[in-house]
Order: sequence, then structure tokens, then C-alpha cells
Amino acid sequence: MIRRAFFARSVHEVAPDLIGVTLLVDGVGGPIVEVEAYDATDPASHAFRGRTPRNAVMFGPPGYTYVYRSYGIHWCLNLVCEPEGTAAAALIRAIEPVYGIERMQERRRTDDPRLLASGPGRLCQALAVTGDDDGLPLDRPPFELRARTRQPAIAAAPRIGITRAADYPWRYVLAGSRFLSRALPRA
DNA sequence: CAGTGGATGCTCT
DNA sequence: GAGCATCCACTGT
Repeated sequence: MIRRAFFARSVHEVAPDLIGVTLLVDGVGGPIVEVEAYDATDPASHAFRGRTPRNAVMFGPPGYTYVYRSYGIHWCLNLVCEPEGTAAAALIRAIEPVYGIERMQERRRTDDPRLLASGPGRLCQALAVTGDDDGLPLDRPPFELRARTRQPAIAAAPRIGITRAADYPWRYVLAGSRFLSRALPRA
């Protein structure tokens, strides 16, 4: 079980520590394999220009969800990090589908395991996360986070799909996972 | 495979 | 009115 104190640290510590943590929503989910960090000094962060109605929960206490709509169609799930008042969050970009696979297949309309929850929009569709889940505590249902039991091999790379601060290596992935939203860039 | 463009809605300038 | 922390279908090799 992951406690709130886990999130009350620098997002640059929390984000890699989330790799291998099992994320469940109503029992559906699996281990996190891809995360991106967004901190308060980050021009790519929604919170960079200050508090607005959309990003308000990023300025609140850690250990809560921040869910926003992307490109008018998709939802994206973040976990709020760092002490209250410091706006930072970790974007969950991919999990390995393990629990409730049938429900993910119904919601995603595909049987291809690599298309179920690889990508932030797909992940939210597979886990039925929407704007209704914005600002919910992560230590209460429907959410459940299970600590990893072994230290995974973690790789860092530039983040995906952003134009500002595109060179910061703040994307963390489970090295060698087949369930990343995109392959790691070649070294 | 790679590359392109459309869908779609909301936030902030 | 522009710009997205995306995904999918479609094109052409």
C-alpha cells in the first residue's frame, strides 16, 4: 500500500519510484511502466503559469489525482506530488495490463494487449478514468496503489508530445517493457 | 513501416 | 482565436 508521504517528495524522486507500482481503479489495472515528471519550474507544466480552475488540484496536497482533457477527446491521469503549495505532478503514461483485462478489452474495443493501456489517453479509457475522477485521493476506492516488491530497471528519456522543454529527460520507463507508449530513443 | 491530417473541447491569451 | 502532456485511420512505400 502506498501512503500519502510517498508523494510528499520531489516529483523527480516520485516519478521513477512509481515504475513497477501497481495501479488499480475498481480492481482494473497493473504495474506502471511509464511516467513523466512535471515540476513547478517546468515550462511544459500546466501549473507553470500559476493556478487556474483546471490545474487547481496540482496546488493542493500530494497523493491526489489530477485529471485533464487532452486534445478535446482523451483524458490524462496525473498523481499530485510534493508538499502542498508546490505544484508538481507525475503523468501516468502506460501500465502493463494484468488485472481486469476483459473489462479493458471492452472499454478499448481491442484485444491487442499492447493497445489496451499504452499511452495516457488509452490508459484512462481502459481504467474508465474521466474528469469526474479529478481531485480524488489515491489511498481510497476506487483507487488502489500497491508497492512494488522488487527494484525494477528504470531508464530515462525526453518526454513525449510537448514543444516546450522538450529536451528535459523526465520520462521514466521500465527498461525493456513491451507496454511503453513509444519505444525508447536509440542511444 | 513512415508520415500526414482529422476529430474534438476546453483553457487561456 | 490559438494551442494543445493524444489517438486513429489513412496514405504510400
